[in-house]
Amino acid sequence: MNMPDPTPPDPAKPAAPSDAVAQALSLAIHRHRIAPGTKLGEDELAEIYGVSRTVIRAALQSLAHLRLVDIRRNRGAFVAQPSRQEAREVFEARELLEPRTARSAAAHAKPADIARLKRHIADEHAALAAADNGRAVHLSGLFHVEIARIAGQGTIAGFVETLIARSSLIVALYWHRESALCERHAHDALLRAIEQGDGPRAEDLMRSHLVDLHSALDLSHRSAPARSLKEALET
Amino acid sequence: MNMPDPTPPDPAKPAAPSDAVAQALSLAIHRHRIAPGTKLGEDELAEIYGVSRTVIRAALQSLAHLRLVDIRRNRGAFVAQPSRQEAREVFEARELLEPRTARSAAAHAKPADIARLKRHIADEHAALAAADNGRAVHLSGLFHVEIARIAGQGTIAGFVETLIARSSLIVALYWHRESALCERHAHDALLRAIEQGDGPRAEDLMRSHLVDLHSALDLSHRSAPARSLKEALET
DNA sequence: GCGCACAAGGTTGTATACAATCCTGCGGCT
DNA sequence: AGCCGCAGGATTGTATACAACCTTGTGCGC
Repeated sequence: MNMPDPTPPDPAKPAAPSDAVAQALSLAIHRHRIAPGTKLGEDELAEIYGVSRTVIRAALQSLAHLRLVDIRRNRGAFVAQPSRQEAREVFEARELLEPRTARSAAAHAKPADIARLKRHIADEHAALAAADNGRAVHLSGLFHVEIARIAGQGTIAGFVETLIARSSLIVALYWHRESALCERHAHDALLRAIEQGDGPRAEDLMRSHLVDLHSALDLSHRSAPARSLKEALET
Repeated sequence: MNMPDPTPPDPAKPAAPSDAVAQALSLAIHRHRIAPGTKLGEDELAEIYGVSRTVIRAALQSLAHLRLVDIRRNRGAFVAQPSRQEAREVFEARELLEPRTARSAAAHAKPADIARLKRHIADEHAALAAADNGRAVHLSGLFHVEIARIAGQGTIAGFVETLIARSSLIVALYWHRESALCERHAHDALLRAIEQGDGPRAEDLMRSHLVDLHSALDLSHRSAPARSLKEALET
């Protein structure tokens, strides 16, 4: 007699349309297909995705909670533009949380987890080779989220997820350095440490990786955002 | 010539109805006026607050993002019932974040902040004296949020806020020990350390305070939830 | 020419109506 | 008796209609 699983698999449950829209928008933002500051009109989105404004509003509210979009009452929703102060805060928070999750991930990682991380890194390399910068940034973020997930701390993983979502915007606004090579080696090294179960090393690598990223941001001037929307979303 | 404040006071801006509803519900949950597991029917709430279901749905979605309520597709919204595993995670996360914020708060606290904290503690004592346990738990949580705010790390403060919201549910479900006196002294001592700008001491006090709280939880059996709703909300 | 008041258009906020799904209770079958 | 299947009612999900607000452009007055 075993207790029933409180959350059974439910494999064939149709996902909510609002979640689908939110994920589509989220992806577009993460891949830098929509610039920070872009207005997300409700009618426009409703037309694009073929659903009613009700669904669009739910999706936008969801993204607003992740701080990916900024909803101003009676004004509309805009892709968020984190300030320099917010950018600092986000990276400080990451530097506080992620080294810990990396250590924990090294302790808990199962072979399947390692395999997934390896696939991620392969995808990253492919995106870099194709010079698809938006996709590379997106995958790089997913790598961090995956590590937090493996750490078995769902709560903290959720926080990391929102931090990385915002990091994507921050990179879009303030990234300066050209080479993303540092990332590549950093992620490789992290994976090795986790694979070997070397927690302290994973923690150190994560910390220095984040410091690298943080220092690669240019907080003195802001790049130009804003462009059309429908164009950015189709295909 | 001074830069305009990016977020001006806006004193006379009418708050969104959905936010008002969300806050009212949040308060009721925090004060343990609605038990975990209670169903929150949309029509019922719409009637109670005199708004349409549209507004209620927005409020519920907002609370769902804070993990205060659990929305199951086509089933409805229920006050969340964190599992023991989630309870552990929440307190582990708090033990990671809050000591840091306490130290930072000690470094940044201004006289006005100290005064606000003192008022909070006075309110707490009053609630305890009136044997209003729900209110005492709520105020105790606000004290922690206030400290995170003072630390000047809005991002982390936001995380702490959600963690404390969930802590309130966890306390409702798993609290065992009778005396809340520990809290009282702990908060007093924390305030003194912050007032004196003694960061390391504030950090230590916060850590041990959280460990105390964590160890006061009973993770072996769950208390009985569920009761009516309208009754719990009126007055 | 510059600035302000006001109207028109457009977008968001809210309410309501309809559709889809789930839960409950009853009836029949094994 | 116990279990399965099936309506009926109720609740949630989605779409649409209306109201409130903001934005923009025009024209008058200074």
